[in-house]
Amino acid sequence: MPPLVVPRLYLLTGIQNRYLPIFATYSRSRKTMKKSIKEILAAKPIGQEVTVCGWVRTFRSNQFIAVSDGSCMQTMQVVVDHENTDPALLKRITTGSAVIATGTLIESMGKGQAVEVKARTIEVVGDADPDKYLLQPKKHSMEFLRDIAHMRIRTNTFGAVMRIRHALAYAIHHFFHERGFFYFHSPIITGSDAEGAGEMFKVTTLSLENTQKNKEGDVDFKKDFFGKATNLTVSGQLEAELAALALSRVYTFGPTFRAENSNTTRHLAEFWMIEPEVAFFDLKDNMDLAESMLKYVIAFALEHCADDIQFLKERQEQEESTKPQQERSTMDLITKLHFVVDNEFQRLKYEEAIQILINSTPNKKGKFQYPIEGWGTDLQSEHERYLVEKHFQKPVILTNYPKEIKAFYMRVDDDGRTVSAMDILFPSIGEIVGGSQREERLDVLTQRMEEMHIPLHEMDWYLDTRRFGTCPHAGFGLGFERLVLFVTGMTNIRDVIPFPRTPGNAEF
RNA sequence: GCCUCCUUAGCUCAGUUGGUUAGAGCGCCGGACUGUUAAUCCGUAGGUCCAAGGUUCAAGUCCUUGAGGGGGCGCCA
Repeated sequence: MPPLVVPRLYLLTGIQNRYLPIFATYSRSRKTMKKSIKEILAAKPIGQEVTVCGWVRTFRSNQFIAVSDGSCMQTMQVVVDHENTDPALLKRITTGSAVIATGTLIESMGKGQAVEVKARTIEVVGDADPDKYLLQPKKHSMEFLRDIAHMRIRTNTFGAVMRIRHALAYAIHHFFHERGFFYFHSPIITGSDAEGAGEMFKVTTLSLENTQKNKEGDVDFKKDFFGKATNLTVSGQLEAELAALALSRVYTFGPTFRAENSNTTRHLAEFWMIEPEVAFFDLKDNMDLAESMLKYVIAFALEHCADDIQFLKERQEQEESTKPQQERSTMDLITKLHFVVDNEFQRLKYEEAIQILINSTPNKKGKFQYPIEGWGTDLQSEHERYLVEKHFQKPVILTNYPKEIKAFYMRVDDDGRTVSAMDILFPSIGEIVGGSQREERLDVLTQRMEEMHIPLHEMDWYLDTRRFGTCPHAGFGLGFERLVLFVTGMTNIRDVIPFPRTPGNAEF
């Protein structure tokens, strides 16, 4: 029997039926796990005994404990019989302390919650000295919380952001898996310094104080751990291309490092990037994939993180209520997310964008810091913002940029002036996706590399894809934190990753 | 890297033209109350005014330098 027939046999003979129910049953089994607050609130076993494990948010009236376990936005109210409880124990129930409470789940007599736990036993397993514990049941500034990033995960805002972050990551895997993509693990340490995406972090075990030099006076990387100079990856794209030309549909999702001195609310030195790469895809296929993926994952978050998004919506409204009208968002968070899911992204060529910008009011009135000169100039963020936030008022996909301002691997268009690049621009975030159809023609590619001074000999392995069985293919890079930034409505990228790495900051 | 703003109590912030003993809200601590929802009410404590130097009879306030942080721009995802 030829091996290729075997999978079909599984389907036809019903062998799968012997296995699938086992997996289905096993995957549903939660018997060994303690119930989270989210699970208790979902099941609402009124009258039954439940155990709540979590951390005290507030302790009101010496009687009502708001317990959070991070499983969801809501806290569980645990009611203590303070008249029959040791005062020494009550004293230890402070903001931040860890408690295990067991008692009957009853319908709440108060207004703020549907159910509550009438505590039979309560144990403080971890005290939190109220004099030293920094988180108070009040609003803290984002700047202060950044300084205590190890503690800020316990706040409502960061809890919501982290849960949404998880949901988006899960949705991304789900989206690709459903469409037959394989999660491909590109290396984090790379020996290639020609990836063309900016400054890199060096990886070495050589002594920095006493480095051995070779005859030419350069550092002798032959003595280094890998026997050559190595860096942290700035992109998994080139490796993903190798995989796409074998597995057809792949994506990477991993940490990415840029040693650039970028000080903005949109840049991190360590961030997570998703890079799908697909064989036999052209630019239009690529745009369709990116647009449907963004819509899918945002819709997933809207459905599965409704409470968290609602909380962040209200938080944003409160935050903006002190600002002048002009600086406020035109749409609330939920409306904005629905708007992106429900509307087609505006697709237009670079050339068309330039025409719109040339004729725009701010350009005519000299309001742009960088006036539009004409075809060939790179767009600044003020121009992108104008197109997205003023002119079209929805996400924009810009395509076919002049080849001079884009990377070597992008496919040269038939006119010879532009490349099949695409950037997806979102309101307030700017560029969230950057991608292209790749140059699959060996001669055109090597010529472009020579023009842009890319060392060909170091890229031999990459060029082999074009030497053997080359084919049209395309892909893009999605900045994960920028996506989280958009979906949460946060304003600084440092607040959507647990421990941000930026110039001058690598705490925790 | 460039521009700009900021740094005062545990947190958020006032502090007038340079002028007596630097204030408030929240939190903490003590007390009262006890079906609360960032509980409420009363009271106490809490300060290297970022650091160093300078101007001045006098500096939280003005000047110089440095450190840390926010925002904008560039580079990008």
